[in-house]
Amino acid sequence: MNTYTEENYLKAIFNLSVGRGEASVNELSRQLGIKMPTVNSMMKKLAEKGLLVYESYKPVRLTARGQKEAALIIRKHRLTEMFLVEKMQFGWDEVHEIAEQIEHVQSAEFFAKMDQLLGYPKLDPHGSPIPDKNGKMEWTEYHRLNECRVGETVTFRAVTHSSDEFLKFLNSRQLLLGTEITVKSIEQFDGTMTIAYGKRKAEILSRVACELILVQSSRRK
Amino acid sequence: MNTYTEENYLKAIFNLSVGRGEASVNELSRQLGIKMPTVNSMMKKLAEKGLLVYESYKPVRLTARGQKEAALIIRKHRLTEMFLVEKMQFGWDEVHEIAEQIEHVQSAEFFAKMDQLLGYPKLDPHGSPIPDKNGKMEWTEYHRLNECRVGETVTFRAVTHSSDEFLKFLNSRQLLLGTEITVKSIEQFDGTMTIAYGKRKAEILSRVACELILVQSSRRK
DNA sequence: TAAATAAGTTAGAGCAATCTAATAATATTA
DNA sequence: TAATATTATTAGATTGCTCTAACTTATTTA
Repeated sequence: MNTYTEENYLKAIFNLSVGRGEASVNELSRQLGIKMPTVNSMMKKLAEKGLLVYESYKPVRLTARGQKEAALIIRKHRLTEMFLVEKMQFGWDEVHEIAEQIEHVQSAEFFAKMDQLLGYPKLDPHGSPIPDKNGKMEWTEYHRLNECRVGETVTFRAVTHSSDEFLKFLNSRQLLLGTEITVKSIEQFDGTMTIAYGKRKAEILSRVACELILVQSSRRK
Repeated sequence: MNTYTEENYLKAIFNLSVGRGEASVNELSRQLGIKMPTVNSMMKKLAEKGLLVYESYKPVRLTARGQKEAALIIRKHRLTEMFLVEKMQFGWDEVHEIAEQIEHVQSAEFFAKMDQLLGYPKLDPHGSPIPDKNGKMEWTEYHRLNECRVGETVTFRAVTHSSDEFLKFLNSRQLLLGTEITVKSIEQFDGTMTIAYGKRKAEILSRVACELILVQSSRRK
């Protein structure tokens, strides 16, 4: 079994590796708020345990086993977030911190029960896929709102990073998962977008915000 | 704030102190599965933090502050057990281990929500009182089944220790909280009792089992 | 491409929580 | 009460995770 600390490293590597398959010591250091030398020695330790591949001066990559163990922690995290929102009436902007702690609970039954009570959900409250018991997850390929063209209509499907402030920002604009968004105009200069959705006909979103919003073309189901 | 480890010590001291107000290093050592010298130095540390009173070669006593902090951990433990049984369909014999982990979650909102969803319960699934937000708890004074006389009829209200095996034993005899029990006979020699309840007219319980069962005279509500 | 900057590594130390071995104090029993 | 057993303490070592300071390698920029 891995320690609480090791689990946090695995999770961070997993999250940073999305789409690239690797993560650097520096990124991990910033993500975890832990100094580089500490991260460095932990990388050696995890490599020793066969959870990742480490070579000096190169980014690390999870092994198949590391990948799976990380995914199982993510599974526990996302199931917990879903449970908190669906069964305990928390908002999607309130669940991250709590799930961060509960994800380390060692009890297969506990998470199996959550899964069952939730009806075996495929997505968490932020639209991220929940890995299955084998650590496999189905990735629907969304694109970022900032990549859309003027006139396009898309559906809001997920957020890439679920920081408190960003989610509260979305709440304040009534931008929820499932909302249909039409791109009205794009500022060439800085990428600021004007969008329409629901009753709102001209909301302005910064490029930074648009990059965090994942959408799907509206024709598909 | 206290560490995870410190919380476990506080809880153990609290539990061992019931009815006596103190706990010895030796008892703590056995209860926690930690060697005496380790316990000893932790006692000094907790005394330093003002959570308990420590004098060489004497049992320790929680201070008012230590008392309160311990009670708040117990509160989280018992609320969790109640939640697992009432809202997640676990049996009363399956919840201890899980609660042992969740009790360390740092989130007032999480436990406040549990409390609310449960309707502010006063007792946990084993009949133990749940301390309030100030660490206060109402103790109803029950007595042990082994202290009852022949012919007495009492109501099963709580168990003193909630080990897995004991609870499974009670399940197997359909002895649940709230059951009315009549004492049919007592073996003078070893305290073995013959009792009647529900459809069972002559169940035999060892003295050891009877000592773990807390009951209340049946006239009172 | 040489210099400057950023990223990664090594060495050594500190703290929390644990242990074992040895010693001291208290409690029990003969 | 003296001997024995139990409980408690001290001393010193170990492990996991963290740090700072100093150094090395890689990358970027002038």
